[in-house]
Amino acid sequence: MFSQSLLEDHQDMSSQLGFFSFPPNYNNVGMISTTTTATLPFIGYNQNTLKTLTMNIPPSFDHSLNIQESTHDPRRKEDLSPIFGGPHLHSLQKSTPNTWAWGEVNESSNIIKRREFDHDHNLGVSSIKMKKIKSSRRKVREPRFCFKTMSDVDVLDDGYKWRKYGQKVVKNTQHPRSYYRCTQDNCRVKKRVERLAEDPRMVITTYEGRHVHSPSHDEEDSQASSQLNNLLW
DNA sequence: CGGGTTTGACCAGCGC
DNA sequence: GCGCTGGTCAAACCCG
Repeated sequence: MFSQSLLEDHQDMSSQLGFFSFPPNYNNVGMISTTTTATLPFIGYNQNTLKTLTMNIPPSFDHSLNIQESTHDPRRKEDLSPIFGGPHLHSLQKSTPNTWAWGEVNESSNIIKRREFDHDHNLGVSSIKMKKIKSSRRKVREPRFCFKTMSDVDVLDDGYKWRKYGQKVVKNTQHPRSYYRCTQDNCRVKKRVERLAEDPRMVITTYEGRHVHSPSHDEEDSQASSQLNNLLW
């Protein structure tokens, strides 16, 4: 679903990024629960590479997922508007009114690369700028996974235990962004939670990093979940 | 008292 | 160089 030029331009990149969306009948709270599991197809950068991301999803989830074309880099602050309020969101919402997500798998943890998307909406990221990766507090950028969920509660139960370490009001938004860290020792996974400015009913959750442990509760599901979560995180 | 949250300060990157 | 911004820190605070 990536544009051909994107694939050709970035054959050398080991990292991968794609969208996968959730059907209209799947909506909301506890999206990543431990009730059952489903496997989400994931389009990789290399044309012949088909990644599989695995998440735990409620039974009501319709597994017939639509892969959406990726057209932006959510890590760029400049792209936030296109993601959350621009024409792409509109198109996504038409087909998937409740939830969408983007995922990333970075198989080379020591290589920090960003990507340039090829599309018609002037949302591309300069490949030169992509090389200007900051090496401030976080030397290695961890894999990220982001999704949007319609929910009244900000923090969805994903089976892990989180400690809030910060909150920030982001520019041009009415709702603060919250920062969480996994409470498990030696686990450096973080997540950000914020509400969509254009639609406060929507919660944007961004996970960063890979858990080095199983979810902290739901023992009966932990065996299956841990195996699957290992694939994702 | 221990663990989690709040919140102002601080820091580094980026754009101008 | 400076100001803006996002991300993080850490002391104070809260709560069971």
